[in-house]
Amino acid sequence: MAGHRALDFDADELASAIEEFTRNNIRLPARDKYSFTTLSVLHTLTRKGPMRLTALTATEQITQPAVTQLVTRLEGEGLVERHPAPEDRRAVLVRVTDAGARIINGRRQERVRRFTELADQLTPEERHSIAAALPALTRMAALMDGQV
Amino acid sequence: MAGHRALDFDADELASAIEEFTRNNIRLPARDKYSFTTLSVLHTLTRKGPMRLTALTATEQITQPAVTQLVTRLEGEGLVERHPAPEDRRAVLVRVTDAGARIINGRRQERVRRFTELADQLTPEERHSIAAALPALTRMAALMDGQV
DNA sequence: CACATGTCAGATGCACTGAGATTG
DNA sequence: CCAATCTCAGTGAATCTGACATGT
Repeated sequence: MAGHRALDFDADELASAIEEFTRNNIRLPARDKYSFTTLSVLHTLTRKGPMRLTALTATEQITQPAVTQLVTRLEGEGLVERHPAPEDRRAVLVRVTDAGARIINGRRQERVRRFTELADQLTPEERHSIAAALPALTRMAALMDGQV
Repeated sequence: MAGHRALDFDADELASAIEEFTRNNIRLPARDKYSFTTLSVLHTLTRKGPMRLTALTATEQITQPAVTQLVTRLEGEGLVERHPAPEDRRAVLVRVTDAGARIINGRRQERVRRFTELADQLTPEERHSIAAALPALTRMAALMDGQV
C-alpha cells in the first residue's frame, strides 16, 4: 500500500527511521539518575512556563496523585518550586528553577552534539536534503501534537 | 554555533523535531497494557532473531536479573520462547513467537497509519522534500545505533 | 581456579486506586 | 450542595543490588 502516490514519501520508511531515533534517544535518560517522567515534566515546564498540577497531569499521562508525588520529590531536589496561583486559591503553580532548567539545557546540548557528530559522517548532498526537509518535518511534528 | 557551514542543516532544529516525535511516540505504549521495555524487547527480537539474555541485557539497558524476570513473564504470556543454546549449555536463546510478532506488526501498522494521516496534511512540496531526505535520515538513524 | 551465563531473594523508586481537605 | 484542585494512605508491578548455581 505504501508509495501509491508518485511524489510521496514512504510512510513506512519514515516511521522506521523515527522509531530508530526514538529507541536510541530513549536510552539517554537511563544514564542519568532521572526517570523519563521526571525529564518530561522539566522539559514541559521549561517550554511552557509555570503550570498547574492538573495541566501537568494532562500532558504527562500520569495520574494526579503521581504528579503531586513527583513534584514534591522534585521540589525536595530543588528542581522546581511551588507557588500559590494568584487567581484560584485551590491551585498551585509549578515553576522550574534554574537548577532544573540547567538539566534540560545540558541534555539538549548533548543531543545537539550527537546529531552534529552524525551529520559529519554524511555526504554534503545528504546534509542538504535533510536541511530542505527540516521545515516539513518540524511542521509534521507539530501536527502530531494535536493528533493524540 | 549551529549552521556555521553553508549548506548544512541546523542540528538543533533536527534534534527538536526528533524530540517532538519521540515525546509523542512514547505515549502510544501507555495505551496498551505493554510497557516500553516489553515492546522494545519484542521489537529487538523481531528484528535480530533469537538472542541470549546477555545480549538483550546490552541492548535494552536493564540488568540481567530484570531480563530474566521479563522473559519469564513474556514466556508465561506466550510472546517468547526459551530454547537451549546449541553451542553453550550455560546459555539460553530467546525467540519471539507468532503471537509476539503480531503485537509488533500491529503497532507498526498503527504508526504507519498515523504518519500517512499526517502526510495528507502536508503540501506536495513538503512531502517531496521529506521523500528526498529519507535515505539520509535512514542512514543517520543506522549510524546512531553504533554511537551509544 | 577464573570467567561467563543465568537465576533467586530482598530492598527500593514509581505509579495507581480510593479517600479526604480546601476552595470556587 | 456540587465541582475542581490538590494531598494523603495503602497497594502493586517493575527494576536494582548482591548472592548463588551451573557450565566453559
